[in-house]
Amino acid sequence: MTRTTVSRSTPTISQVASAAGVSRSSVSRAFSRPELLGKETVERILAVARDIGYVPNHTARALSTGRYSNIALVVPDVANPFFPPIIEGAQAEADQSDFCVFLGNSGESPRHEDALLDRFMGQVEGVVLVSSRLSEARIRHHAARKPIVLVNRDVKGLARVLIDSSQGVEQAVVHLNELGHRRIAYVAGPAQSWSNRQRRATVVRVSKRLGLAVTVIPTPVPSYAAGVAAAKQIIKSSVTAAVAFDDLTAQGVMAGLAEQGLTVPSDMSVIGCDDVLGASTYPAMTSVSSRSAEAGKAAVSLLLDFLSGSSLGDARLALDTHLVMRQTTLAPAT
Amino acid sequence: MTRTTVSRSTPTISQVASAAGVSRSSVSRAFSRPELLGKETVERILAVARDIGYVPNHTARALSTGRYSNIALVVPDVANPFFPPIIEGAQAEADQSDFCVFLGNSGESPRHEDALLDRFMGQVEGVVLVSSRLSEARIRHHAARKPIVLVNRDVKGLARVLIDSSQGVEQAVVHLNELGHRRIAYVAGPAQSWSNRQRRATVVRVSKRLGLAVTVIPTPVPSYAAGVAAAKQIIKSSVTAAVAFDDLTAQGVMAGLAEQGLTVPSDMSVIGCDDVLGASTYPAMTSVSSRSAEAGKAAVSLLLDFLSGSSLGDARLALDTHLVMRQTTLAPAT
DNA sequence: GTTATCCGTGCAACCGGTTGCAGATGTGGG
DNA sequence: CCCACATCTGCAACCGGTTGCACGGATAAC
Repeated sequence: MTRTTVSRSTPTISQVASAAGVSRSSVSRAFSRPELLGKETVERILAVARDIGYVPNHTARALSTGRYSNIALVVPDVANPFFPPIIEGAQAEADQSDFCVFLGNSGESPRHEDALLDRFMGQVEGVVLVSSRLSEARIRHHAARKPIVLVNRDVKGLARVLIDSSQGVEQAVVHLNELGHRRIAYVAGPAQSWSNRQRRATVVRVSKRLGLAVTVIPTPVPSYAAGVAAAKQIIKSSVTAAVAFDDLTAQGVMAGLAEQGLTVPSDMSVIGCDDVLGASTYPAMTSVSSRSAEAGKAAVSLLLDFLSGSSLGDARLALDTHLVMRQTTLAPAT
Repeated sequence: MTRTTVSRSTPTISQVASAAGVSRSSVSRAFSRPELLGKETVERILAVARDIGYVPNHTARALSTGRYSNIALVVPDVANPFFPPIIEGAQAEADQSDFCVFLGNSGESPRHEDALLDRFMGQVEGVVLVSSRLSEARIRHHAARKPIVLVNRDVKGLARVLIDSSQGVEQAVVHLNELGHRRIAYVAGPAQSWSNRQRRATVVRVSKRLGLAVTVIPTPVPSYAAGVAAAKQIIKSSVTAAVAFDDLTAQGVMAGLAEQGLTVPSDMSVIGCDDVLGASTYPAMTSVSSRSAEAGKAAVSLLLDFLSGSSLGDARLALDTHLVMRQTTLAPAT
């Protein structure tokens, strides 16, 4: 078990103590509560520590204080472009407070999500659960052990930040109406998804208000392929515009339409949601922006606030959205 | 500082011990080395533990053993679609060994990358550095404290896994040649990037061998916008096909060409690299697949092997790539 | 000059596990 | 029947910090 040591011996607090001629407590205080020590004592200790190359052992500190300075962030699928911005936002906020973040990738599996949480629980102060696939009961179970903030999941009594697409989707429908569209389609996402229910309801509600006819096209799971398949039904339903559950589906719709000889936006307008592909496609897609990075940031901020004792822990933060107009919408032909 | 406690008292090993009528050591062994204990003793302890809801404290264990079962994974930018697959692969491999992974997002900043590493070092057994923006000296500095595996960075003496695009890019050029293209362009990436140098060299080398004329179009930073800008030069250089440094740039090129009234693939063939957008665009893009997930997986695997004492730690693993043909290439018009 | 107060530091217990060593018990061989 | 040996379990020290408490000296108040 030699493990090819490189010189991997970290100096401990005791070594600093004896080198500086003080007790271990003083060294500890020099780092964590210097105001309790004499000014020059602190300086001397710090100097010695620097010489030796001492750096406080995070783990030991965590063990005795219970302050881990770690949080866990669990997402269903890192590779789904919806999540990276959330991760990025969360990271940035954690960095501000010198917190480290564990990332968990549940692979859309509740069982795996559970396992990850169990593994993390022992070394974090709190958890951010993004689009959790867990049952409400399991979420509550975990929330009983550590502070949890939910993103895109609405469980009463728990802290949560929700991306509220209703405004953005409303703008989308209004936009289509103003362009002159009278019959539109909504290409739905997963039936049990909170976001999907909200988006669908908004499309229907606003359309009704404006007197537009709406066709809902169901989709088992949101994906490029689902979008391609949906395109045929879109054509059949003789609408002139479509709003899709997410950008990936929208992109699939565009491909499917093209296969049938229709081009976007001249023959059909298409609007996506989440704005994750946005500027990286051609034609650049009009989409409802989700501000996901802010959601991640807000979630961590909420968690950290709670840990430092301020907030109450059952906050419900709704982030608004808006339509980003690009090049996939146009007035209907004729 | 009441912190609204929820009942957040984790049972300790001592509680299990007294509840089961054994010593703390036995409880410890029941979990970590059950073969040292009598069969029914283990069962009894485990049963009691389950009742009480005991779960070994990760941190305490790490402190006394030095085995943290944590690794750090640092990437330049989570939101860049090239990285999530790597993260995913790394995660999956770590999961297999019950390792937790800290994720660090350096934001392309070497200073930040340094800071993250310092913060992680105290609680991980090793580090995977993806496309590190650090100087070689800094990397070596960190490598002296903990085992490090590099991804997409070639530093002698350190373990590294490299995505070797030469084969895939060669296939791309050969493919274009077979379609009948005689003049092609390479839209370059960052000059200092190892990947870019390799890709560019391959395009030039293979073109020369096949007798194709090659125009290299420089780009400050790879992005959609850079691709759009490059499109004009592509047209000016009267080539019939272009290979781009990455998919994002390729997508920009396609948009730029469209702005000028050219459509892909009938007027111009375009090939991307990394295959991150691949199937989610229209037309579906022909691209050189990077197998990034495997790179992440391999890096963690290498690290874990090293930690368990087997490998030597200066491995150099090159992952090959291949062309994925989709719909953005065609024989040149006339 | 004596006593109350404050400041700076050290002692020792503690966080929750792990592990080398030794003692207790039981089994088989001579 | 006794001894050697294997098996199971407990004792106590240790991992590297933190922190309540007490103590000694200096300063201020009287």
